[in-house]
Amino acid sequence: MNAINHTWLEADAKVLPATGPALFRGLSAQDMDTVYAACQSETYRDGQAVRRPDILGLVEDGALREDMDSDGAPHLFSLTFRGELLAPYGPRTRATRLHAIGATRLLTCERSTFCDLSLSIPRLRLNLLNLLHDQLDAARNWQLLLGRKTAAERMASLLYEVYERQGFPDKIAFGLNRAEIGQMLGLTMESASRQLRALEKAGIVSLPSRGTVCVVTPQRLLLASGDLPEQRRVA
Amino acid sequence: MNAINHTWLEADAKVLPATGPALFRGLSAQDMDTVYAACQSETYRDGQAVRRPDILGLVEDGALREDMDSDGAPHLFSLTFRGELLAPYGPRTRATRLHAIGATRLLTCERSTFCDLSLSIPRLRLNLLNLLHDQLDAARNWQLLLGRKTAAERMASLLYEVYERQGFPDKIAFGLNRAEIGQMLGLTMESASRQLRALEKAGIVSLPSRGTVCVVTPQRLLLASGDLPEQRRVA
DNA sequence: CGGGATCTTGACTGTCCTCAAGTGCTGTGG
DNA sequence: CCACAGCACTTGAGGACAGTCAAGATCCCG
Repeated sequence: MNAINHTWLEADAKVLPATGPALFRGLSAQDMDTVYAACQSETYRDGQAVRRPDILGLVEDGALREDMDSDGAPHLFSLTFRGELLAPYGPRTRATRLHAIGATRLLTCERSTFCDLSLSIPRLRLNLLNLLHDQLDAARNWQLLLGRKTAAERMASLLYEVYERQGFPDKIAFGLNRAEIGQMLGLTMESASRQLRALEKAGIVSLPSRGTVCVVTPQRLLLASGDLPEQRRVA
Repeated sequence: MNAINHTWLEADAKVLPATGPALFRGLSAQDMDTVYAACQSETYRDGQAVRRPDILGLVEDGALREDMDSDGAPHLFSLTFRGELLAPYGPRTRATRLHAIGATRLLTCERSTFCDLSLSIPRLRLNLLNLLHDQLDAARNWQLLLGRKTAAERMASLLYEVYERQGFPDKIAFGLNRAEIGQMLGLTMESASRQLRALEKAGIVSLPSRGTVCVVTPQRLLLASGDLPEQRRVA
C-alpha cells in the first residue's frame, strides 16, 4: 500500500461510531452539520406519493415503498427502511413510483448541492459508492431468491430480511397486505397467505393483527429461508 | 439549470462519438490515451479463471461469466460482454468467480490509479456512476424476469438481451450449455432445452450448432419475451 | 468408428396458480 | 350496542406449468 492521499476513494477512517446511516459513516460531527445544513428534510404522511429525489434520498424515519408498472398493473417492488438510501435511478431506469409507509421523513439533496458537498467531504462520495455496491448486492440476492427458492423459503427470507433491516424489533410492522407481499416474492396473494400461515402454524412467527408479524424463533426463520451455509447440499 | 461547473457530476459533454464503451463516453482522444497508459490490458484463454479487478474491469473483447456458489454447487449468474463493465463488488458481496468465455481481453486498473485518473478526468467518475446505475437497472429487470415471467418468456428475454448486447449479430455464440442457460433463467436444463426447441420450432430462432443461436425473427423474439408495451393487459 | 458428454424427449410428480366460496376483521350508521 | 357492508384474508379443489427421473438421440472428440 502506498501512502498517496486519494481524495475520492480514501481508506476507511474512524471518526464517528458506525451507528448512523451508512451514508454518513466516517463523517465528523462538523461534516454532519454541513450535510444537514445543505440538505432538505421532507415529511410525508402514510400512503402519500413521494417525489423521487434527484440524486440522493435517505430515509430518516418511516419507510418507503417502490412500485413498478409492468404489464399494466403496478406492483410492489422494493422497500426502503430507516437509515437506508433510496435506489438511485439511472438514465435507463424503468418507471417506478414511491409512496410513504407510515409517517416518513426523507432527507434529500439537489444534485448540484451534493456535488458541492462531496467536494468538501470526499468521504461522502466513497460512502455513496459503497451504498450503490450494497444495493447491487441486494438486487443479486433477490435474484437468487426469485430464481432458486421455493415459496416457503421466499417468505421466510423476506420476513427475516425485514426483521434484520428493521433492527430485530419485537413486532415488524409491514404495512403491506398479502397481495403486496406476494408481489415482492413473485407469488400470488393466496400463496403468500398460505406460506405465512404455515410459518405461524409452525410457531416460527405470530400474526397478532393485520399488517403485523412477530418473529418468535428467529433461528428457525433463518433456517427456513435456506440462507444458512450449513444447509448446503453435498455435491 | 444554473451554470455552476461541477467537476464530479457535470452535464453531458460531446467530445467523442458514442461508439466506444460507455465508460469512455465523452472523453477526448487525449483522455483516452491517458486512460490506456494508466490501465493494464490482460488476456485470457477460453475457460481461464479471471482475477477480479480491484475496482474497474472493462471487457475489451470476448466475454466473461460470473458464477456464484449457492447451496454447494456453483451456478452461472451473469454475463459481461464486450464494451461492458464488470459488476463491482462491495464490502458485502457474495463470493463469485469469473471465467473467460472465448479469448478475452480485460482492461483493468488499480484502485489508486483509477483515483488519480478520475482526478484528471472527472468525466470518468460520472461515467462509472452511470454504469453502476445501469447495472442496478439490469439487476431489477432480471428480478422482473425471474419473479413474473414464464419459462417461455424468460428464454426469449435472455436471447433477445444477449442478441442486443452483442450488437445484433448474425449468430450469437453463447458458449453456454443448456444447464448454464437454465441456471441464469431459474430453470432446469430440461426446461431450457424444451423452451429453446419451442422457439426453434416456431421459426423464431435456429440452432445451427451447439452453443450457437441465430435469431431469425427478432420482432417475434421480442414479442415472445413479454417486454413489448403493447402486450400490457388492460386493467 | 467408438466413447463420452450434451442434448432431447417422454411420462410422471409436485408446486404453485386459478377460481371460488367462506371467514373474520373494521368501520359505519341506525 | 348491534347490524351490516366492505374488504382483506383464508381455505379448498382442480389445473397448468415446470421439475424429476429415465431413456434415447445427437454431436464432438480422439
